[in-house]
Amino acid sequence: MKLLPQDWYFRDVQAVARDLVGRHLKRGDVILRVTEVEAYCGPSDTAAHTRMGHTPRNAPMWGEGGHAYVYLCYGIHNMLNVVTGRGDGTAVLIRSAETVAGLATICRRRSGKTGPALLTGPGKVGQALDLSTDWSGHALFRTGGLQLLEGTPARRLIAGPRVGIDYAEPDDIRAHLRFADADSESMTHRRQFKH
DNA sequence: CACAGGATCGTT
DNA sequence: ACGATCCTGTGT
Repeated sequence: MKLLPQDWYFRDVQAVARDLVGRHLKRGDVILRVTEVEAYCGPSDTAAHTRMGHTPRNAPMWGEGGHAYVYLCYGIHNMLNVVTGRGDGTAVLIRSAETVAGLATICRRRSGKTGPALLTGPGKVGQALDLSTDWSGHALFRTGGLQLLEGTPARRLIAGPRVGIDYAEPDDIRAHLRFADADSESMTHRRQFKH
């Protein structure tokens, strides 16, 4: 399976977000197919971490596309984002996935859990890939560690509002910047999506 | 240095 | 509905 080249990420965050659904994340024997994502559109997006400008944590979001941005949420969950563009503070959050390979490893990392909700949620994806904030800034377009591969893009997408951003401005809360594979079962808050 | 709050999850 | 769990960003 082919790696996506770095210039694949050098596009508008929303275009990359839509194109990211169906792609594969590979680390060791584990391969996940991305089924749900959210676009965070830079400093003017009051839901984005870059809304406050440059900080040590969000530094990877201000760098070149193709790198991971991993941060700790609620002191527990390691959230994986894919940085897009070329230094414009944009990134795509990986929210849900399907198992392609490495089910036994994933199951072990997820405390023995399995079933349809195995990878529905950004914290679960981070756990399945055994990520920590040490991975923030990692290049996804090179062999080794964590990689983003061509995978099998979605035939149809559905879109809806982003989750867990009540602190943002109303227009940003309402914006349809969450995208999922319409033909997948693996997603969060299914009823908030529209066709 | 202290504080408030968070792009969540699993259980109650 | 709630607690876990800790780092981040802000203010003093």
